[in-house]
Order: sequence, then C-alpha cells, then structure tokens
Amino acid sequence: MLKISELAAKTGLSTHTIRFYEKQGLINASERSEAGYRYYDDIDIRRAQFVKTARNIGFSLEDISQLLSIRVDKTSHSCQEVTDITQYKLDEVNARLEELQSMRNTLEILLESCCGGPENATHCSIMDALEAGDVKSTRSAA
Amino acid sequence: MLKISELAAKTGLSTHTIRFYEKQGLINASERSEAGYRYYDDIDIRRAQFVKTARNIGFSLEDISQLLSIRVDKTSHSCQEVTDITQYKLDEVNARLEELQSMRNTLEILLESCCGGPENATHCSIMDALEAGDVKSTRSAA
DNA sequence: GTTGACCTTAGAGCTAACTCTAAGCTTATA
DNA sequence: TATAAGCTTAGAGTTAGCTCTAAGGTCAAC
Repeated sequence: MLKISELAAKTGLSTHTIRFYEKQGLINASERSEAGYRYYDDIDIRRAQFVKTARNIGFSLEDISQLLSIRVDKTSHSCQEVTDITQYKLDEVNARLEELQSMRNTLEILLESCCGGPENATHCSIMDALEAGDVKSTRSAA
Repeated sequence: MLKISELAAKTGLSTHTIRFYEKQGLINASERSEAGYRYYDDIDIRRAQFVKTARNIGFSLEDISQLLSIRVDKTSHSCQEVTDITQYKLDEVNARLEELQSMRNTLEILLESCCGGPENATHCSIMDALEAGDVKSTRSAA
C-alpha cells in the first residue's frame, strides 16, 4: 500500500494531480487511514499508471474516462469501441498537424523573404506580407 | 468610417473580439460618436486587418502586440527583431509538430495492432498496450 | 516532546483567447 | 411614435488541465 507521495513518485504524477484526477473520477484510493490518509493498493496503482500512459499518448481526461470504463468491464465492450476512441484521437491529431504544417510553411516563407539584418524595418518583407495579408490562413482553432 | 459591426464584417472578427482586442491594446477606434459609438478610419481598419492576418498565421496576441509596436515605428526597429519573433514562433511550431507526430505514430501503431471488431475487449491489444505502458511518451506539454 | 515532513480539505488561481450577459442607450425604419 | 436592430459598459463565464494556498491534522525520528 502506497501513500500518495509514493504513488506520485511511482507514476510521475504530482500529488496535486493525483488528487485532481480523483476529483475527476479517474483514480481513487481504495483505502483510507483513520486520519484520512489515502492508501493505494496494486489495483489502484495499475489504474493510475494506465491513466498516466494514456495521458502521455495525448488522450484527454475525457477520453481516458471512457477508456477506463471499458477497462473495468472489458467483456461488455468491444474492440471497436476502443479503436473508435483511438481513431477519433488520431483524426484530431492529424487535423492539428495539418494546421501546424501550414503554419510552419508560412513562417518559413516569411523568414526566407526577410534579410533578418540590423537594417531598420521600413522595408521589412515580413511586415509587408502581414500588411498585405497575402499569407495563407492556417488556423481553424487555436 | 466604419461602425464596429462593419469592421467585424470586413475583417471576419466578431464585434466581441474587436472590443476584446481593444482591451488588450491591439486595436482601437480613432473616433467615437457623441453617444460613444466606435468609428474606425482606414488606418484603424488596416491595423485590424494586420492583427487578423498575424492571428491567422498563428501568432499569439502577445506576439502581435510586439509586431504592432514595430509596425508603428519601423525606423526604430530592425528586420532582425521581426525575424526573431518569427523564428521563435517557428521553433514553437516545430516543437509542437514533433510532439504531434510522435502522438500520431503511437496512435497508428495502436490502431494497427487491434482488430477493431465487435469482439469483446478482453484481449484488445490497445488496452493491453496502455496497461503495459509500453508506448512512447509523446507529451512535454499539452 | 518537539521538530519537520507529510497528509487533509475546500476552494481560488492560472493560461489563452475568447464569448457571453445584463442593463441600458441610440439609431434607422415603418 | 413605436419597434427592432445595433451600440455601450463592466464584468462573469468558458475550456482543459492543472497548480497552488490556507489552515490545520498526523506521524516518524531524535
């Protein structure tokens, strides 16, 4: 049985984050001492590590919540449910990648166009491009 | 001279956003009617469009604030200041791109490993991988 | 028996960029 | 003149995921 700081050390989550995840219903301590101290058993620890792993991959807490509800009763859920969540995440990632690649492209073009020197910015081609608005729009969401 | 809703139509910003940008010191209306209505002249309009363009590229409001202070007095600022801001943004974008590419990679591997079918998730290889934690960590920041 | 490290809680604060609300005034149209 | 559309403000709310604070209780070591 681990105390919260030990679980923190084991998972790499902070104690603050562990308590926060508990509030969100993602993990919990199956035991409490008389004084109210949280104690985590092996099952709790594995669940916390599952959360951390999923978080590292980039799943949102909401995604993880769904994955956890599958996890606690795998026989009632299909592989498709799992791949749906994963595919949805991948689609999100790909959409964001496209935005960022477009941003990168625009920024690179801007950088190539400008001397970058100590000359004053009166004829800076980056400023001119921003002024003229002749750059690709790259954002759909921040 | 445009009223706020007309500037909104012209720039694609909402009136709310225009007022918000004003609070942030990015744009302003050089005139007000007796009743306090904002009126935007050509200079205001061009500034608003500059902001919109920079925002579309992905610059933060803080970045844009810096770009604007260069813009109002180009002779006192160098091309290098402009490229510094741009290069810094590009570095940020590249860092985020690497994270997302790593995420994509992990998600694709997970998806390939799983049948995705109607079978129950007892032996789902995505769940197993999350359980085992044998996936690359992709996140340094959300 | 007293430090000092660790634990508890509720709740506030942070970031970025909006987005919306309420209450009220102005203006254009019919 | 009445109605509706549009404008004003200050300030609160939204999102996601933490992060921190205050005020206090607990516990192990010296």
